[in-house]
Amino acid sequence: MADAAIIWPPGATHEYRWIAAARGARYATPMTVRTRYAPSPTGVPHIGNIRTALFDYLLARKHGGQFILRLEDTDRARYSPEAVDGIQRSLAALGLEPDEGPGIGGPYGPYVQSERQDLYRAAAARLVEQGDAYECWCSSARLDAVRAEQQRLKQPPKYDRRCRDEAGRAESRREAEAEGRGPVVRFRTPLDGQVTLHDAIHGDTTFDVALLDDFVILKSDGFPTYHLAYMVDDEAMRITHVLRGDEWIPSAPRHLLMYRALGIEPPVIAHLPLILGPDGSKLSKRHGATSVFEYLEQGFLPDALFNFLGLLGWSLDDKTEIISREEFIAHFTLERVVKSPAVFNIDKLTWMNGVYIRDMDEALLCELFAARLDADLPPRVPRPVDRGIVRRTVPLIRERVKLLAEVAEYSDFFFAEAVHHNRDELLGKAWAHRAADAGAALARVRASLAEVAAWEHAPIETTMRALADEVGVKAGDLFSLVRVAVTGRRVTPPLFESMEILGRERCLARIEAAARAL
RNA sequence: GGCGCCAUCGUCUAGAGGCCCAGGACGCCGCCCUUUCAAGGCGGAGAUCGCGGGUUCGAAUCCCGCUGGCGCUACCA
Repeated sequence: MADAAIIWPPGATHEYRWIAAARGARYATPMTVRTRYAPSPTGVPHIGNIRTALFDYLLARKHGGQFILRLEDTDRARYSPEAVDGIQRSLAALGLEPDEGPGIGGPYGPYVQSERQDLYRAAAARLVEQGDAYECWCSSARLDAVRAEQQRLKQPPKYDRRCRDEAGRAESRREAEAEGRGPVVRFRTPLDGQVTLHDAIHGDTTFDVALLDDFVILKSDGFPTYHLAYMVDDEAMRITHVLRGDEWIPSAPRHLLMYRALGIEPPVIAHLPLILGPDGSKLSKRHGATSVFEYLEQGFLPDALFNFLGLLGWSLDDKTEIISREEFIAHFTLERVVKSPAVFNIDKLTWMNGVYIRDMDEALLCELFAARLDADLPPRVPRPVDRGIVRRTVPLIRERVKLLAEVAEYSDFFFAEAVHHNRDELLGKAWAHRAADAGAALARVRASLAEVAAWEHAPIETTMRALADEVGVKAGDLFSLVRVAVTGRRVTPPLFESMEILGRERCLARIEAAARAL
């Protein structure tokens, strides 16, 4: 009898084997781990989704299995073609290359749900035939009314099961056909019993089936809902581990019932902790930047993002923060995924990005900086930006920059012919009340610098220090005056190295211009 | 409202009965280095392990209750 109490799984041995596998324990039957990232192309990929993709990727790589991309485009109303591209580009940007997927191919394609409708219809038909699902002809207007009434009565909103039995369905169908409406297919949820979810991260949770309603598995447009589509595909694609956000836990009991009705052995299921915004609620657009692209544009490095995201809900041990891709793959286990949600801490990401910038291969960093400068420097600067200068300045500014977006402000003066001098900034605190002295000092600096034999930072520094003594000012005060004169800024890379790169001509010209600006 | 998940410094986390009157990291505050800013070094503040009961010689770690936060509650995923 279909509606009798159900204890799932009947004999739990098999699930435990899979959980053991998920936890990295030894298991008797060798199996290939196959994970999938299955976003719906409705918008820009979100940081939380990418973190799920990352864990999917890590788990598959860890076990030498496959990481699959599948597009869940069953919601034709929210479908966005650009989103498809965004999904693939965001994965590529972080180096999470799927082994199978749309545009990649693979033995279990197609990897787009809209191209697999036969499978879902067949599954739905089978369920109807078995008596585990039925056609529902109720209008959405009626459904809304039912829901509204239930809410008014402070009852949990559930489908009232009008079409569950023959009589109601026939009546409902007559109305629908008169209005030219088609049916949906609903799952015939047992009226009571319980199901237990064995979650690789959360452990066991038992749900009361009586609280569930008869949910839709096939929509009136013929497309399946997530509940049907994902498991049909996971089964067909031999997915072994399902990783998804914690927000899916409430629908897990439905899925357990469905697996059973379809005769599918459930995969390992792991619900990942949510990523929260600063206010503690689920991360969303209103928290600001949530797409990987926004972070990339700001100048966060893919490797830093990878590292940071990998540590959102997982840790290697009690002290390791900087972890390479290879180490992540070698050590990742679901067992070490935490249960509690994590606030996305951009300050820490920023710090980490600085670490990656400082540790990066210099030639690579040069290219990054150069590309950034090509994009960010004012149009007056000829393109492509002088690679020779970039190469010489990289060692100076990589120590100072945490975001690629900051590169231009640290190095624009290297590329400009002249710089703008603001009188107050030039004088600063040290010279504020003696502009004339500052002018005189600049003149003497210019004269001395003209005499420096070799235009290198060491002799330049020696000369300037000596001059500070002669003039009777603190070296630091003189340097900061010259710094602003030469660079137009108060905060810059080391002065003498910068001057060396700038060349004598431009330095002298700028010092002269600065003196005039006083 | 119902159901569920979660609960260690502001934040990310370590911790699977004694090694913890709780460790690391970001951030914050000092000091050092120093031509600015960074980086780096050193040090500091910061958690009565949400609260209350148990169990135990002993609990952040086990059990129960409570509270709080969050999530779900669609022909969206």
